[in-house]
Amino acid sequence: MLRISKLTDYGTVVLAHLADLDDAPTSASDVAAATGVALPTVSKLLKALGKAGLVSSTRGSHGGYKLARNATKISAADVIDALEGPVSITECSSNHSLCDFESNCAVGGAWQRINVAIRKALTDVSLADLLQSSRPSPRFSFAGAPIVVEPKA
Amino acid sequence: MLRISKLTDYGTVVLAHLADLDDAPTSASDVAAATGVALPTVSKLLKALGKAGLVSSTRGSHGGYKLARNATKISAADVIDALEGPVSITECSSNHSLCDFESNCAVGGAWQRINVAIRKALTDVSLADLLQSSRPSPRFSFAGAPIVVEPKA
DNA sequence: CTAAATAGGACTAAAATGGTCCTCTTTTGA
DNA sequence: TCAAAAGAGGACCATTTTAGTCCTATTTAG
Repeated sequence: MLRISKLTDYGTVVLAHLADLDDAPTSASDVAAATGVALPTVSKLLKALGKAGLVSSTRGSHGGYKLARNATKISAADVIDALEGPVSITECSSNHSLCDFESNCAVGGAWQRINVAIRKALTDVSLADLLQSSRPSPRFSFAGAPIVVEPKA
Repeated sequence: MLRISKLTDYGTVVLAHLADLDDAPTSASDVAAATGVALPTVSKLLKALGKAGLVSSTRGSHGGYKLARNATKISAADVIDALEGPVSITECSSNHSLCDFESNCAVGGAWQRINVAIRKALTDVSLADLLQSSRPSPRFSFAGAPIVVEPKA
C-alpha cells in the first residue's frame, strides 16, 4: 500500500507519450491508441492535467494536447498533485485537522517531516527522468526483497 | 492523497502509547481508554502489530501488549508494512506485475527509485522520533537538503 | 471454575476509485 | 454555412477498499 492511484499511473504514461512527441498537439484518441489506455479515461486524465497546467490544449478540429512545459520541468509531485490533490501523508497534516484526539496525539510533527521528505523525493524526479527508465538499471532491494526492474516474462 | 490509512495513523498512536509505558504489558482496553480509539479497533490493530512482531503479547488475565523492541528500533516503515502491507508506489512495482501495457510502459524504473527514496524516509524515522516531535527539532537531512518542519499555525 | 485477556476471523456499512457517457462549446475546412 | 473533429465539464454507476464491529475460540491467574 501507500501507492499512487492507477489513474495517476496512467497519467504518467500519457504524459510520457506526449513528451516523446514534442510540440505537435496530439488528440486524446491518438494518445489512447498509442498507449492502450481507454479513450474516455485518457480524456479525463488530459482534462485534469490541463486544469493543473501541465498540458495545454487546443480545441476544434486538428486540436489536441501537448506538454505545457519541458518534460524536465514537470515533476512526479506535479503529476500527483494534479491527479490526486496535494500529497499529505496523514489527514492531520493536510490543511485543517479535524482530529478529535489532538490532545492525545503524541505524533504529528514527525509525520510532517516524513511528508516533506516524501515530497522532496517526488519533486526531485522529473517526467524526463521517468522516461529514461531504461538506463543501466540499478537493482534495489526493498522491504527485504530485491527489486528487479525488468519486463515481465 | 498518497496518504497512509487511518488505521495506520491510529496504529502509531497506539504504539506511541505503549512506548510511553515501558515494559508493563497493557491491555487493549487500557490503550483504548488512554488514546480515545475504540476498543475493537485497538484490538484489531494490536493483533496485526503482534503478527508483524512489533508488539509482543501475553494472554490470559493480567495479559496485554508491550513493544517487542525499543521504540528507537521500530521505524515508520515497519508500522506501515505491518498495517498496510509492503510499501510500493505503483502496482507494477509490487511483487508480480499484471500490467497489460508493459510494452508501452516507458515509465517504471523511476517510480521504483522514488519508491526507494520514500522508503528511506520512512525507515529513517523511528517510533521514538514520532513520539518526541516536540523536541528541539532534529532536522534530519534528506538527499542533501535539510528538512525543517514547523508546527502548524 | 471463572473472569480477564488475547487470537482469529466473519461480516457489514461507508467511502473512494475507476471508468463510462452525455451534452455543450470551439474550431477548421469543404 | 454547416458538418465534423476536437476539447470542456460534469453526471453517473459499479466495483473495490477501508473502517469498524462482533462472535467464538483459547489461554492464564487467582
